[in-house]
Amino acid sequence: MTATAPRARGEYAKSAARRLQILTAAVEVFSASGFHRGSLRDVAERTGLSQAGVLHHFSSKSELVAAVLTWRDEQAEGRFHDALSGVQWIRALVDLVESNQRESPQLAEMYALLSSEATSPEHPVHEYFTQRYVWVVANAREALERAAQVGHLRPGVDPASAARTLIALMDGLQVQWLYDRGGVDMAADFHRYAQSLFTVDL
Amino acid sequence: MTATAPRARGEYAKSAARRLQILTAAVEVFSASGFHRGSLRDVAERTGLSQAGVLHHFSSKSELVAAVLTWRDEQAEGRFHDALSGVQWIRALVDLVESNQRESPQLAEMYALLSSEATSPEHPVHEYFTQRYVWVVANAREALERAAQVGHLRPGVDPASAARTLIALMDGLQVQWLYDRGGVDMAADFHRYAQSLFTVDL
DNA sequence: GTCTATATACTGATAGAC
DNA sequence: GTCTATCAGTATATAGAC
Repeated sequence: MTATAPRARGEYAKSAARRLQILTAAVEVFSASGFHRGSLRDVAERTGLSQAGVLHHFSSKSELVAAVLTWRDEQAEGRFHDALSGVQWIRALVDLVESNQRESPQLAEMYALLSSEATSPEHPVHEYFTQRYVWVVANAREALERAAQVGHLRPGVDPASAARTLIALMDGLQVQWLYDRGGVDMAADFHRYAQSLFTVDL
Repeated sequence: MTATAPRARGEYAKSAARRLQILTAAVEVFSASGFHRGSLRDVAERTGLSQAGVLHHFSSKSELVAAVLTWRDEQAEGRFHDALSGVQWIRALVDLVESNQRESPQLAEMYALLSSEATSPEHPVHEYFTQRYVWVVANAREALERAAQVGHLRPGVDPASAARTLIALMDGLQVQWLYDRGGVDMAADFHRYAQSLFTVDL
């Protein structure tokens, strides 16, 4: 990505388009096989390139998987805003689970696989997931605390514990869904638990 | 394992002891690296054998990982009995989470990693986990239904959904714990959710 | 920007000596 | 029961032609 010399606009666009093709193929590969088992050759074949061709755009496999996750985050961006009330933030989380299941199951699948794989400290995206869990759990806790301040949290609910539980539920339901895509309705179960935390309708 | 000729008792014991050594080493390797990235050479080194030596006792890597899971199940056996009441069954599940975290975190770690890895249908223990989720969710649901029959389930709790949620929580909390072993108390969060399902103390 | 060819490193599994 | 030696397969990454 780090351009070293000026180029015509057309060349950038062409390169960017190719990078998007590779990222799309990488999601397919990593979602099915994870990082270690998913191969660059497999990504290359789906893109219509050679393996060396892929490495022209992403200098290593590790850089590719990191780019995929960053790209995913950019796509999900804008769904959560600081201006939202606590209840609205949790509703946005429920909506995210629903839309993941319906519109981009493959992306969610990749996320589920990589988040377990990357628990190993040597994994190339270990740091990414470490920070991501800190961030998302903290945001969920703050949303629950805001809800508590306006009396919308059910009495006895501990915001910190409920925040960890909400995120854990997202991950755990995803795994069960991967084993039985017909028999598990992630979004419904997640919504049911989230609703149980509040005194108002989500 | 399949003995073809009679042997002295001592030889069996020696072989069985060696197999246990290998299984213990395999848990270490698979818990840290998963199935695909964990290598037989690594297992062999920890056992003090050569890679070929390991394959004398387990004819393939797939057979080894299957044996590890079976071995784990035998260890956990006896914790759940059909005679238990619904509430007692759920309490046994909470106790299992507590003892996993305290006594055998490595075993739990391996389970968490493999259960995600094996969502891929080609994975050698895919069938094992498919059947395991069916079994464990069904048992949890039946326990909740028994509790409902004696009026111990909180009104409005759906046994099927709560059963999926309980098991999902076990898996999801485990992942968060692997990223932050100091900041997450799996057992406490799990207990808190489980307690919220009942009108009596767990 | 993409290719072919290749260097280098591991992998699981087998053959056969001891 | 354990070893050494080896095979065949696959992987990432690089070098250099076009």
